[in-house]
Amino acid sequence: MEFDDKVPIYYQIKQYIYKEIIVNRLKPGAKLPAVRQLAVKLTVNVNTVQRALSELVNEGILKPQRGKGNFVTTDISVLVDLRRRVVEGQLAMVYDRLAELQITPDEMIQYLTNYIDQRKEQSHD
Amino acid sequence: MEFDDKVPIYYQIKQYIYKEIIVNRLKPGAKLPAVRQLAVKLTVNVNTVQRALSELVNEGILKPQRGKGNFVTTDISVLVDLRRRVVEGQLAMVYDRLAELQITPDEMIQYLTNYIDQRKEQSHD
DNA sequence: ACTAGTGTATTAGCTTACTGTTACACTATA
DNA sequence: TATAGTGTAACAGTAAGCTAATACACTAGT
Repeated sequence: MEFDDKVPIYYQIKQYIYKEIIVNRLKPGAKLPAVRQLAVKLTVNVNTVQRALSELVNEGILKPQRGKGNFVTTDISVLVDLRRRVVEGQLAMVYDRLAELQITPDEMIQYLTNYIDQRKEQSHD
Repeated sequence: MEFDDKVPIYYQIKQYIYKEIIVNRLKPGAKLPAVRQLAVKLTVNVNTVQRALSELVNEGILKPQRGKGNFVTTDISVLVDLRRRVVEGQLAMVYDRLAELQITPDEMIQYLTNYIDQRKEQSHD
């Protein structure tokens, strides 16, 4: 996994796990890989993984069991809320940044549509 | 100005100046505030401002003149390119992140449209 | 009981970003 | 020539993130 050195690794790991849960590769109640395994897989230190996980625990997304492992919560409402939170966060970010550039909502839709068309053409190679 | 502590301040200052140029509050050939003034205005150290500016100089966006000040380039093509680069960067970011969440291009447009409608309603208070 | 696998905590570096300070180089103006 | 305003550079100190290593606590299987 590649990290952006402009933002803390533990934070990017957090986002990564968000993603794995949202796309259901980590299902409710599922056991995460051991922290030491994760550290190897992500080529970071155990403490860095631990920091990310502890924040996820505080958010109620992970339920750790001493001696057993970390498990995704089975509280569906928490997970549904997570998805909404993350998606809306992304939308808010573009909206705000493009608005700062004095781009109107209508133009945003237009730009995104065009951009998607470009990507479609590029993938037709 | 408020900074996000997840990303370096000098980097955010860079983005800020990008924005000021793109929305034409800093016009081609215009003189920037003195580094010491900027430092006060942004409540950061002179060196931090300097680091941001030096990168902008390397990108050909600013033209410093010793003893006089920093000036926005008059090379319009550089500025046009800057705008394209920044806008497309934002579009690429949302696209990629939403795609990672297995959201289709059509859904992206739909979501963004809905989000914009929400914002309109909220501003009608 | 023992052992292996797990989460958790602590400590000691290292590096980078930021601050604070001082100094130097150049320009314009009085 | 003196002074104020500018960019630029260098230094020391602080804080945060990351690494490395060790130790402890708990669980499950042998």
